[in-house]
Amino acid sequence: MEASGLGRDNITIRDVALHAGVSIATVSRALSRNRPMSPQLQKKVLASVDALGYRPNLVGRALRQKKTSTIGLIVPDLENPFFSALTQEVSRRFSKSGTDVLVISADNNLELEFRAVRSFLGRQVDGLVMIPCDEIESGESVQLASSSVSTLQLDRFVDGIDLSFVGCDNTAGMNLVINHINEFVDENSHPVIIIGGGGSTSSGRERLQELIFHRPRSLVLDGNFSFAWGRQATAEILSKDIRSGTIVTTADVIALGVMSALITNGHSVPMDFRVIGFDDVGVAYLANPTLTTISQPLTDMADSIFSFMNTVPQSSRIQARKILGPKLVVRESSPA
Amino acid sequence: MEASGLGRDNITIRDVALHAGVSIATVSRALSRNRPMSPQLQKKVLASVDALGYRPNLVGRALRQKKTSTIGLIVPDLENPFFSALTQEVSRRFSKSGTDVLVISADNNLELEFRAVRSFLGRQVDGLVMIPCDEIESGESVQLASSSVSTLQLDRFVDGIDLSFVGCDNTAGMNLVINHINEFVDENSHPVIIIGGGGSTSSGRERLQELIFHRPRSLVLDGNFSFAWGRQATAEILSKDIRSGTIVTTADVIALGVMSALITNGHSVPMDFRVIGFDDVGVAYLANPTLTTISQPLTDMADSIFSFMNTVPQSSRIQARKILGPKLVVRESSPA
DNA sequence: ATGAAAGCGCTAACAT
DNA sequence: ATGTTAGCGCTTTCAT
Repeated sequence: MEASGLGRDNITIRDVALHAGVSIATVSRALSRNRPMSPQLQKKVLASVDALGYRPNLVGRALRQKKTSTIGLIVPDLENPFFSALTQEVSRRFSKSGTDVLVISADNNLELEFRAVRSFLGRQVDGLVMIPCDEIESGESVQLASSSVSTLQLDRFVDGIDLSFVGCDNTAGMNLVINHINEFVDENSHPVIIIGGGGSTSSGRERLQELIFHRPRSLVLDGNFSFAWGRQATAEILSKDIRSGTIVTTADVIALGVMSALITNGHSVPMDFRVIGFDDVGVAYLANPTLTTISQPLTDMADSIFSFMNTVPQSSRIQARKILGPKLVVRESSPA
Repeated sequence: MEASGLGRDNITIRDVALHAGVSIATVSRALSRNRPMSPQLQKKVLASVDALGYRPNLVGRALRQKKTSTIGLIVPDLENPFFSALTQEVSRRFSKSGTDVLVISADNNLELEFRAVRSFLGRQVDGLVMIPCDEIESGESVQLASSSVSTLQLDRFVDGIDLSFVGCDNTAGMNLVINHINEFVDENSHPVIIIGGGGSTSSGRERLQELIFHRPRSLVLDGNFSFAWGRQATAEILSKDIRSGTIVTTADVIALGVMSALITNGHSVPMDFRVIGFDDVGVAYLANPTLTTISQPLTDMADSIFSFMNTVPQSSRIQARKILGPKLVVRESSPA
C-alpha cells in the first residue's frame, strides 16, 4: 500500500536526472527552455519531469540565483476597501510576469510595519512596495527597506525621503471636487464643511490642504480614515445645529460613515446635506444614496508600479514620481 | 564616500564570524539562543551582529531546515470584505508566532487558484490554508495541495475530499435567522423571500438548503456572492409586483445590494421589506439602515486554523472539522 | 564549549 | 551539446 502523499520526500532535480538518465545540469537546462540543447533530449527530460510530477524547489533556486521572483507589498490595513482593491490590482499585474506578490498588512501599526519590512528583507524579496502608515513615523521602515532592496512608495509617501513614488494627483482630484461644487452647489444654502482624515499620511494631508486652500473659512474636522470617524464628525456637526451643507471628505470610508450618521438622524442626502468622497471604492456605488467621489486610477497605478520595478536600476538613487490623474464620478449624494 | 546602501552585497553569517573572530557555527548557535554556549562568547557574537547590522538570509535557512516559517493562504476574492477581514485575522494570529502568512487572491478563477497552489508548493510553505473557489471544481487544486503539504480548508470545503476544515455552522446560523423571523415577523404581511448566492460553494449551499428546508414554499432566487446580484435579484422581485416581504440572503454583500436597490426604488426597509444578511462584515453596521445579520466568529476561526496547523501531524490522514457557532446580530433592517 | 565540514536543491561556470 | 563541479547562506552532525 502506497503511503499517503503527505510527508513523502519531495522529488528533486536529481530524481529526474536519474529517471531520464542524464545529468542534473541537463535537467536544469531543459527546464530553463532557453539554452542550447538537443530538442529530443529536452523532450525526454520533460517527459521524466511529467512522469515524476517534479516541481522545482523555488527555495533552492532562489538561493542560487539570488532572486526569489517575489516582491513584498506592505499595506496599512487590508480591511480598508481601497487598499484591498489596490492589493488585488497589483497582484494581478505582477502575476502576469510570474512574480508573486507577498502581502502583509501592518494593521495601522508602526511596529508591525517595521517587522514586515524586516521579514521581507530576510526573505530576500526582489522588491518592496510600501504604502506607509505614517508620513513621518514610517521613515525608519522605509529607510531600512530602501537601503537593502529596490523600494517603491505607493499612494502615500514619507516626508523628506528621496524615494520613488506612484500615486494619484490628490490636488487635482480635490480641484475636480471644487469645480463640481462651484458649478452645482448653492453655497448659501449648502456651505462647505470639510471632514479630513489620515492627517498623518501624505494623501490625507494633500487632499485636506487643497480643500482648505479653496475654502479657507469652512468648518474643518480632522480625524482618521475610518467609518467610525465619519460618524463621529457628523455628530459634532449636528451638535452645532448645522442642518444643511456640502460635506467634503478625504476618503470614501469617511463619507460612508457620514451618510450613515446623517440618515440615521433623519437628515436627507442630498437634499439637506450633500456628501462627497474620495477613492471610489466598490461600496461607493451601492451606498444609499450612491456616493459622488473621486475615482483613483488603480490599474494605472499597478501598471506604473510594475514598470518602475522593472526599470529603475537597483543601484541608482534616481528618484522618480508618477502622479496619475483621477476622475470625478458624480452620483446621487451630490448630483449635478 | 560610502556607496549607496542599495545593491551592496549583503552581510552574511561569514562576515559576522570574521568580525567576531569565531566560526560560523558559533554565530549560528549564538543566534539560535537555545543551545549550549558560553554567555560571554554569545554576547560578543551578538555585538558583532549588531555592529554589522546582520540579518539572516531566510532563504538559506529555509533550504537547510526544510522549513520556511511561512504558510500560504489562498482566498477567492480579496475585495469581498468578509475574506479581507478573515485574511487580516489569520495573519494576525500567525504573526504572533513568527510565521508569515503569504496571501494570494484567486480572483474567483479556478486556473489562478491552481497556479497559486503550485506557486506556494514551489516556495515550500509549511502549510496551506485554502478557501476554495468552488465546491466541486476546486477539487484538483485542493488535492494537489494536500498531497504535498499540510493543508486546511477554511470557510468552505470541497465536496468528497477527506481534509480538515474550519468554518462556521451555517445551518445553526440560518436557524437563528428562522427563529428571529418566527418571533418577530408577521409572515402574512411579510412572506419570506430567499436570495441565495455562491451556489457552487459549500457555505452558500448549506445556508440556502437550510432556508429552503424551513420555508419550502418561499420564492428562491440563486446567484453569486456579490452586490450586483443582490440588486439584480431585487429587480426581479419587484418586477413580480411583490411589494413587501422578508428578504433573507446568504451573504451581507448580497443583502447590501438588495437594500440599495429597494431604497433606490422607493421601498422602505424595514417597513416594506425586511432584509437579513450573513457574515457581519464591517459595512453591515453602517449601511442605511444597518443590517441584521449572522456574525461569524472570525477570531475563533483564525485561532482554530492556527492550532490545527500546529497540531495535526503532517503525515496523518486524520481529518478533523471545527465548526464554530455564529451569532445573530439584530439591527435596523429587521428589528425585534 | 567550539570548530570543521557536509549538504539542503538548484544554476552557472567551466570542462569536455 | 552534455557532464562535472563549485557554491548560494545557512544549520547541524560530528569531531575535538
